[in-house]
Amino acid sequence: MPETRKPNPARRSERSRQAILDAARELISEMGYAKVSIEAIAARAGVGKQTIYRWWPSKGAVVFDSFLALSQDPEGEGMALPDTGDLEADLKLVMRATVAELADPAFEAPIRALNLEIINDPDLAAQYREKLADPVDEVKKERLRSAQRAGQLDADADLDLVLEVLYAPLHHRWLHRSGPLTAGYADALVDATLRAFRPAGEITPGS
Amino acid sequence: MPETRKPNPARRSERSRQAILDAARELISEMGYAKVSIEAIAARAGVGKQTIYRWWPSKGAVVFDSFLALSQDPEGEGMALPDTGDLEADLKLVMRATVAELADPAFEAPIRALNLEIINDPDLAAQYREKLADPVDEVKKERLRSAQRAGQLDADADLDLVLEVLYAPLHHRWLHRSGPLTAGYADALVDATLRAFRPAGEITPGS
Amino acid sequence: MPETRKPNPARRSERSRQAILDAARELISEMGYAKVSIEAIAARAGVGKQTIYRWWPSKGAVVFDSFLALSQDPEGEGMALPDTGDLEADLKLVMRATVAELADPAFEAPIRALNLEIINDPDLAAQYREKLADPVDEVKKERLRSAQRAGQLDADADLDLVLEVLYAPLHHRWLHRSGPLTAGYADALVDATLRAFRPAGEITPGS
Amino acid sequence: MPETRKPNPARRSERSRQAILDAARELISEMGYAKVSIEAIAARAGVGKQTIYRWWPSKGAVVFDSFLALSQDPEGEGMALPDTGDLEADLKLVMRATVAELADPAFEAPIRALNLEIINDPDLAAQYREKLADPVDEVKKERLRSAQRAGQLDADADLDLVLEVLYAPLHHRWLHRSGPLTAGYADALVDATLRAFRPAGEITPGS
DNA sequence: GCTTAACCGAGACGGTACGTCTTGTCTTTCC
DNA sequence: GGAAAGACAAGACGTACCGTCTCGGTTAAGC
Repeated sequence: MPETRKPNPARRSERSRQAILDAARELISEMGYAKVSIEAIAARAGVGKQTIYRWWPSKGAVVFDSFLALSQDPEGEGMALPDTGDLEADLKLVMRATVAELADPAFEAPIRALNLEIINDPDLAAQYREKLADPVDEVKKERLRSAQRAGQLDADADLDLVLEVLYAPLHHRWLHRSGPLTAGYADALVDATLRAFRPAGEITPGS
Repeated sequence: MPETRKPNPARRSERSRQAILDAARELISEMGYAKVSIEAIAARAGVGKQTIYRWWPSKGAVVFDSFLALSQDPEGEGMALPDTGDLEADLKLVMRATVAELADPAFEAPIRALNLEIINDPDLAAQYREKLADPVDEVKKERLRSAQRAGQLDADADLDLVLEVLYAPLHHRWLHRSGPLTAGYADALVDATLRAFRPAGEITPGS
Repeated sequence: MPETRKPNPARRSERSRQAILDAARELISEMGYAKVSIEAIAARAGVGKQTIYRWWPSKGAVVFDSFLALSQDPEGEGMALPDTGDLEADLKLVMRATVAELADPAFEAPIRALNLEIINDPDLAAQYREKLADPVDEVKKERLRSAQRAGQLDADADLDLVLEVLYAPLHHRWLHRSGPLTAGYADALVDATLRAFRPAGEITPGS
Repeated sequence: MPETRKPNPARRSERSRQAILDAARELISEMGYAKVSIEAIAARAGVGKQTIYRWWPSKGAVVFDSFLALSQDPEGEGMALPDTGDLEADLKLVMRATVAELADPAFEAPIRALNLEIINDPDLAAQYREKLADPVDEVKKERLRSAQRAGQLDADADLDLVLEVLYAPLHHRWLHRSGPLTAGYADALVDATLRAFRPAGEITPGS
């Protein structure tokens, strides 16, 4: 058995781990993902390079973990979408917030970096879905199920598909910079999605 | 004025240009975008590095051009989507073909490489839209306008939005590997899009 | 007083000490002094690195001790040069043996390693003279004193000088690989030395 | 054919070569051979590391070349030992100068460094003999031949052996720090050597 | 016989240097 | 004057060791 020597996680220095993740996040904000080197992360964190190589397989993995750590800083639970009973209003609120977040230049570099990693590395993509995307999607689906029970959404709709129709155009337009991200665009996506997954039997009110 | 010396395009060696673009495409297929270096491209093309630096500002630009060259190999015109009069059937045909293309492992590496470049570099993104995306989208929109005239699509629909709702979910799912790409998925996207942009006044047939 | 904590020699593990010295000797034979690391010695000896650092100040000291241990394996006494009454014959015997030893490739790496250490580190050089060179030289000088009493060597000769004239050329030629080490060469050195330190008043027999 | 790519010597930058050799010499004087790293040499010389690795196989080779360059700075010819007709006086003069040189602490570190390299690396040893030792020895042998013609040295003596008997003890004592290096010691070595290689037939004058 | 200090193996740590690879510039030589 | 060839300064890569520093486990003194 080849069995590459594995480090003993029990001995891992929590102080170093935190310093590395912090340094990674700082450097990405400061100079952009592509220009960040592992050497720079180690230097900024006051850590030997080997300590990074010991615990992470690649720069991407470090960067990914640094995002993960951010998202899980709070207790991680209790997140929920607003549920006023008016699905359209609630979704527009959330989509407009998402649009605003993506338009914030402070988020620009890190989120693009995260997307680059995910596109490149199937392992990180899987981890991303499991640790970040799926939990968030579950919260959104919960709101959609509530809407299904309230008769505001087709009870047979595939909720994964609903979320994709709702979010993918926004994400794609942001990623490719192929159009403006405005509140009106957010609203239009919500409208289109609700038309597509309106409960069966309703009279079409026109687009 | 410092005025960085600019090369005279008239003197450009067509032989070298082709060799470089070919080498770039080959190497990306063989070893993936991230592992391709300008040195390797130059060596494979039998070209001095300076010849690459003289005509392209970055590796991304070379790679991008190598794709551009591919897409424009044919006369570049006359491309048109099928128009049998049945929008749903025509779209499903096209979407199923797109799904099949994305699932082809031979396309995997190069298309991901292209997407990486576009995400990273706003200039390339603009060039991409202008040279590759917009012409293709125009062809698609032409089919949609035909459908609008035939009363199969809401005459007031924003065709850019229609295309996004139709394609972005597919593209996103492929990019993030967040779900299977099947013919059924292609059909579901067409169905959802047609429901969302159905002409006003129609009776909902159910999802 | 800061007083760096000193280890208690009474607690020293004899098993570890032996394993370390053995590992050091083995590794030097296998890969040459320069390529042997303390980590490798520790790993081969099945010992923690700290156990080496606790008892030796440097790699050189370990290596030196490993040689020392070798030379002192026997009871360490009773060594004596042959004394047949014929100084020339006795010296030629010993010198030819020395030549043979130096020509043995198995001795090559370790003895060079030892010389490197001695040249580099005055402390080790002093220890070397005290523990290894001086006792051996004393044995040789005893034979020379016997020759002086027998009138075969100048009674006033500086025996340290005699030994240097006898051995240094051989050692130098080996160290610098500046010439062949043969039995004839050994004889020539003995002849030259005896001519240089022949008792006063003798008739020169020619070289 | 494996054929490791070889750099083209015609393109070699003389400026870089000199800067590297100078930096190497300076650093060895300042911090001792063992503590000098290739990185430090490159940094001091204002040169990329690759430029060193391109032209020298090892640190030892750089250091060796830096000595070589020193010794060949002058026209390299015309060196000759004094020849007053009195061999003993001439040799004592030269040997006392050698003793003084070895005792000079400024020479200590670099010459020890050079010896370490030679002992370790047969290739460098061969180069050392060819480029440095042999030419110097030839000058010395020329003086000895003059003495042979003058009847002050055995005409049949092996001059290589004479030089070894004369110099090796001194070199060995310095290298191993096994005794004081004094003018008296220099004289004693000359005396012993002359006794050993006195022309045949002479009456022994006593030691 | 119980406690306790020290040694032990193991190996993570902050570092330094290694030797290799690539970048983008510069220079030389050929066509 | 464009192009091949490739040396150059710069600096990141991932690896190997350095010498120090915990960790538990295990002896062996000293009570």
